[in-house]
Amino acid sequence: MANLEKAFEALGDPTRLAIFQRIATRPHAVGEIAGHLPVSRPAVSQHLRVLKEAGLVADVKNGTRRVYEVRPEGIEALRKYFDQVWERNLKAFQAAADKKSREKGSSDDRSTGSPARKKVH
Amino acid sequence: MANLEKAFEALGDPTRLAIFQRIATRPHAVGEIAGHLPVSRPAVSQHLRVLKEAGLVADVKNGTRRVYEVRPEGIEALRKYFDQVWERNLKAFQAAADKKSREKGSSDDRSTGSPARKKVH
DNA sequence: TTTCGAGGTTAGCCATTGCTTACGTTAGTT
DNA sequence: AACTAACGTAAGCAATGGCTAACCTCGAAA
Repeated sequence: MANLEKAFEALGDPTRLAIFQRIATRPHAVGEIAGHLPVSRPAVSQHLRVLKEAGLVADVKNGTRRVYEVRPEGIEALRKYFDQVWERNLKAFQAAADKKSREKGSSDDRSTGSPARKKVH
Repeated sequence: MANLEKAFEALGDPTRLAIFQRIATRPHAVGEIAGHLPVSRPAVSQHLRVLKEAGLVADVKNGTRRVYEVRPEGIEALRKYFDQVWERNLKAFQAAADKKSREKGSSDDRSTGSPARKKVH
């Protein structure tokens, strides 16, 4: 889960997201990526390091070149996460569709210490 | 797709991700969220604005309070995206499993203008 | 109507971070 | 061995961005 945070931080930068998108279509070498972006090659290198440390990509040496490809495990983690969120909120919507009948205030955890809410009754 | 970028930028900040995670479990008011985080309430407000503009959450007014909840459409977009990436790379792996037989160099688009790669032959 | 609670907004500060330039490294090529 | 292509790394800089403090708005209670 701590890895999820790093994954989002990695994809949070527009340039890094663009790099990831490109790699997601097919494996790429560093120079190829830099050639299609308005930043220098070292910049791409640094971005790739972040993506790698987040577990989203992996590199394979091929001669003097380094080919980067997506790491399936990283994608799986994100996929599963949004599946969870989706399903959890799907239930919430079904439950909300059932409402109308009961309007019990439900335990309301408040941190500001304000007085208990009176029911609208 | 331009919205995807904003979504990732939104979830890229650790505090904002924490806020989103909390809302993802159940709808929350602003004060509740701030009470569980080491940041001030205005900070939470600003984060919520970003999440809202990214289409990830929506707010519902309830008296003087504002309850934030997840926006299904935003989740769906992210879910679909990773499904695509996953499936595309799944095929790539199956294709890689088939390899071994043919090792034609495949057209290699290079940007650095280096001489054409000689096949290892 | 006055008071209070909950939340959004702004200005400004400071830490983060993305980018470039320069350098070091490795592996092919001649 | 010398040369070169392809990367990674470090330092330094400028801009982005997150946080707080102070202020303003709105709705509900007294």
